[in-house]
Amino acid sequence: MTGHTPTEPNRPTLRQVAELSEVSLKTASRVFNGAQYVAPDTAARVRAAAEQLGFRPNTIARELRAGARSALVGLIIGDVANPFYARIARGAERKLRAAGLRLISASSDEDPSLERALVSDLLERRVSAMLIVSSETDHGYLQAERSLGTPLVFLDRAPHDIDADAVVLDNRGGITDAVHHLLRHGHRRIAFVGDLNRLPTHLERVAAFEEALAEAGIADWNVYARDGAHDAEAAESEVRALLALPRPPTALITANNRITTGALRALRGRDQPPALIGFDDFDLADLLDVTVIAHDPERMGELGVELLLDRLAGREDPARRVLMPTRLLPRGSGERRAG
Amino acid sequence: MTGHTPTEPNRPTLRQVAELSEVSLKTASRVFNGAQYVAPDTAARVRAAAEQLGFRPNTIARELRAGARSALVGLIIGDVANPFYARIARGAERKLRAAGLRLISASSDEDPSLERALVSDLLERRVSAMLIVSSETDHGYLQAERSLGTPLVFLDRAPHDIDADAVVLDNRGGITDAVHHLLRHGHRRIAFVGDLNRLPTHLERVAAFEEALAEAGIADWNVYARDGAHDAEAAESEVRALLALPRPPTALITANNRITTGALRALRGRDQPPALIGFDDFDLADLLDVTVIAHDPERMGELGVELLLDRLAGREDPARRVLMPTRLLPRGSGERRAG
DNA sequence: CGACGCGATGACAACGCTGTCAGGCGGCAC
DNA sequence: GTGCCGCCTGACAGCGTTGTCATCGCGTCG
Repeated sequence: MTGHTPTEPNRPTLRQVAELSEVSLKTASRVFNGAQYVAPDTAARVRAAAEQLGFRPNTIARELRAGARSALVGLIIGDVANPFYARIARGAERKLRAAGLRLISASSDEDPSLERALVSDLLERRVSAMLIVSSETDHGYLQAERSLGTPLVFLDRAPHDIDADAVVLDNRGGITDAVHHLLRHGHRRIAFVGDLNRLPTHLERVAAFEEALAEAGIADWNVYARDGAHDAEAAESEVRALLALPRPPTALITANNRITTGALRALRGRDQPPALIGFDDFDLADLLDVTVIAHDPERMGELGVELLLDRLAGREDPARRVLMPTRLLPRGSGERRAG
Repeated sequence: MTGHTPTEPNRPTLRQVAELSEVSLKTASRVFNGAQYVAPDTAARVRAAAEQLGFRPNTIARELRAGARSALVGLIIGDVANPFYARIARGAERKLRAAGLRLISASSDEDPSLERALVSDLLERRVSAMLIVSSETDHGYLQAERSLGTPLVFLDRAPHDIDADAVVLDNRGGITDAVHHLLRHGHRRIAFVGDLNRLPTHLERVAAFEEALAEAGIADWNVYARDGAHDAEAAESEVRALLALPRPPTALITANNRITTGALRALRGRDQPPALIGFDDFDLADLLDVTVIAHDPERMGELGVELLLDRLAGREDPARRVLMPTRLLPRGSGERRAG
């Protein structure tokens, strides 16, 4: 259908530039590669021809010729429209550009099979390296790539069944801080509204939640623990359900920015709202007086790139795992005392 | 430095697969292209060899061979971390994937010279098409590309000095609605807090603001018109300054999501806040009762892709300009009456 | 039984570019 | 005059892949 012989005005090649300026292909090539040993007027003639034809060097051909991997680095995230991911991308992009590399990112919708397809696609494009926020639970299928030399860095969620670098948050620390904070304000019935339960971040957060409560002598921690709240809507109804219990929780911990949003909607207009601490800082949290467990997604992207650049530079360490700190930011919602 | 002869375990080529499975290069090639006329057991042998070696087809080589443009489509935005842009990217990505294309986006920081560099880079990578939210005022330099056949679609900001497709918002309509809304609520001293004044969107919005006020008999519209508020911080201090005037405005119109955020911070805690209408809807506007001029950035990305696909399919129309509607969403802040 | 068709395979060139190597030419030293 | 060096240029191959064309063996049909 579209496979016909191209009659469209095709983009000029270096060969055409060479012909027009009456030099060899190689000499024209030299002009665009800052090679020494080209006579000034030859160079000028070539440049003029290039200008006239609208020539642009073909990166595809250059990269193939060089045999090198492309200057592209892949990033797989759940969804660019989620500010958490967008900020990771931002940090990564900035740091990569400084190293002369380019980011190509793709959203997986947290769908493992789509994720795999995206990974394949990027690898076939010969990206120099991959950054990945994975929704997959088993990463064995990537081991082959690692041993073939493609640096692979996991962000936010630790890899499983594979030896690869990772940058992860101090999930335990963050949740433990939040629980202690709430306990100090007199809460005993604390709810946890979690994300998809297959995610390692979720598991870590729940585990820390349980431990911190158990340590405080609260054994039935799971009475108020929920998961599977994938988006704000689900979280909102989950929270409504919690608050409708005969003995509702007096405090909530929400496991990420979308869940926090849902919870805020559920709490809206209530005269005795429970305390609330959300994982992830977000844009207008200050105006809404929302206490959060904050961290720095841009920095996560940057650190991921640093790991990756080390590998590209030939570093052969065993896999490293960078732990990023979280910080409790009290803004009001987390300081409400138990009814 | 890194240019040494690769001693690393190199990724296997199709040739190596062919050798291992004792068939010709071409036959191996056929196996990975779903070609008919390959004996089942030959195909199986080739696949086994590929599996064993960890072979992946090389998209770079394929695209070069095909002579076609790459399956990549470029998108230039100001900043992925801004939800407005991130949502455009999301919409574009989804629509492109459905067409078998891939998005590669880059942030320009609204810097025209960086924008040019990014455009060059993407074109040299032979992207099939470009989507661009441009910070540049003159796009003549892209005319050559257009005539060489690269579809070029401008998003949000109309192109200048070039014949290219565009998807833009009904800026006039949105601002006019907002002004009328405020006038109906009794306001006469209405401020406008604008973006960088070189942006066409800004100019359109200011012009509509002026006209609507003039029509209502308010001639000194520019007493409360400000621009250059590039980020939330600048907007915040701009708004503080406005409110400190002897006869402060009783209503504000803020020109985009970041400016609205800044204004909200400036208004925080005031007992007689001015009315506020913000351009762009944003995530928690409902919880903050912020009246906005809403529109659909995902849709903008999608429409841009539709235009681009039409061009790729050979459509030769003169340039089209798609106008996207805006909608005033009353949530409280825009309904406060004049002091 | 010869001609023919079809399934299956392979040799070769080329996509656009650059690294390698091999000149040619002018000037300078001996 | 001869040799050499330094500047400038070009021929050629090959990066990994696939389209084109050719070939070969086997079954079928008249």
